[in-house]
Amino acid sequence: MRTFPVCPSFNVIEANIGRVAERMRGAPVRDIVLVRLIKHLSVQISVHLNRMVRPAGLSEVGFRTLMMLYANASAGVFASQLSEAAGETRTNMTRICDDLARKGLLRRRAGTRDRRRVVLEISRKGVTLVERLLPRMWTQLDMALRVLNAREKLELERLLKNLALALDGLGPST
Amino acid sequence: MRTFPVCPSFNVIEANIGRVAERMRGAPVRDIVLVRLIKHLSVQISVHLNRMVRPAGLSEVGFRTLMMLYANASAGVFASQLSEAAGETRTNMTRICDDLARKGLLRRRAGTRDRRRVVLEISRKGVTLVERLLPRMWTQLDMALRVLNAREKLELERLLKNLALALDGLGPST
DNA sequence: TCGCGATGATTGAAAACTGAACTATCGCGA
DNA sequence: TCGCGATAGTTCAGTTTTCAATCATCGCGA
Repeated sequence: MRTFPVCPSFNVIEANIGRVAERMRGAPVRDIVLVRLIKHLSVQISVHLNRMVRPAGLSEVGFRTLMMLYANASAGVFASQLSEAAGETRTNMTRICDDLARKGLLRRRAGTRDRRRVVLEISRKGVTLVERLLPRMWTQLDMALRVLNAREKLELERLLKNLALALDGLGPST
Repeated sequence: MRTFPVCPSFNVIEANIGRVAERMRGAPVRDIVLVRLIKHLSVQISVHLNRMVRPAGLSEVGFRTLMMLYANASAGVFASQLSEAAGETRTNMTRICDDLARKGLLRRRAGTRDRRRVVLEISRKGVTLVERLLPRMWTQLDMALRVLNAREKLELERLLKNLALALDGLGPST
C-alpha cells in the first residue's frame, strides 16, 4: 500500500500501527491510520487555537463558546442549545459560562416563557473581544488550510461528514 | 456554497457557524466547518472506543497505550517513545502506565544501557487482553468506515496528512 | 387545581490531564 | 576524574472535564 509524505509528529504513530499489523494479521491498517490522524489533527488544532486566544485570557473552549453566543447575539441562546452548539456537555458549559460571566463577557438571565431555562447573551465587551480576535484567527486558519485547494476542501468536508453520519448511526445501537 | 447532508449532531454546529458569517463578513466558513468537523469526529470516535474497551476495565487511552506496547512487544519501548507513539504527554503516560502496571498488563524495568530510561513491556496478560479486544474493535471500525470506499479512504488520508503537515509547520513559528 | 413525572440548570465529588518543579542519571569537556 | 548542562522519568499542584445527585420549574392528566 502506498503511503504519503507526512509530518514527523505523525510518523511515529503510523510506524507503530504498521508494527501492530505485522504481529496480528487482519488489522485494517488504513482505517486505524485514519482514526488516529483525526485525533492527532484535533489535538494539533486545539493547541494552535489555545495559543492564539490565551493572550486574551481565554481558553479555546471559552472562545468557541463566546463565538457561538456572538452568532446568536440578537436573540440570546438557552444554555442547553449553547452546549450543543459548542460541542460541550451541559455541566461543563455551566462552568465555562461561570468563567465568561465573571470576566464580564456574557450576561445570564432567566427565560421569561420558561423560567427553568437560562438565556445567555454576549455582552458589549464580549462582542468587542470577539471582533478583535476573529480576524487574526481567520488569517491563521486561512494560512494553515492553504495547503488544500477549494476542490480538496470540499471533498474533505464531504468525506468527513459521511464519516460523522456513519458514527452517529453506530452510536445507540452497539 | 453547496452543503452536504450531515448527521444531526453536527447540524447545529454548522448552523451556528453560518450565523457567525452573517454577522461578520469575511469569515472562512468552509474552513471553520472543517476544523469543527475534525474536532467533532475526534470526540465521537473517542466515545465509541471508550464504550468498547470499558467492559474490559480499560480507558481508550489505556488501550491505545497497550496496543503500542503490543506493537513493540519483542523489544519493549522506552517511556518517552511510548508517549510519542500514543500521542500523550510524558506526564500523562506515567500515570497511565501506573494504572496498566497495577492491573498487571505491563512490566516496567530500568534500561540497562541508560538507567534513566524505563523500558516498558507488555505482559502475557496484556497480550491476551489485546488479542481478545482487537478483533472486535477492528470489526466495529470496519463497519463504521464502510461508508467510504477504498479510493475515498486513500484520498481522505492524503488530505488529512497534508493538513497535519501544514499545522506542524505553523507550530513553532507563530 | 393539585400532583407528579419530565426537563433545564447547577452543584459537589471524582477523574483525567497538564505544566512546572524535582530526582536520578548520563555524556562530554576541562 | 570531576563537574555540569542535558535528558528521562516522576511527583506535585492546579486546571479542566465529567458523572451523579440535586433544585427549581414546567406541562399534563386526574
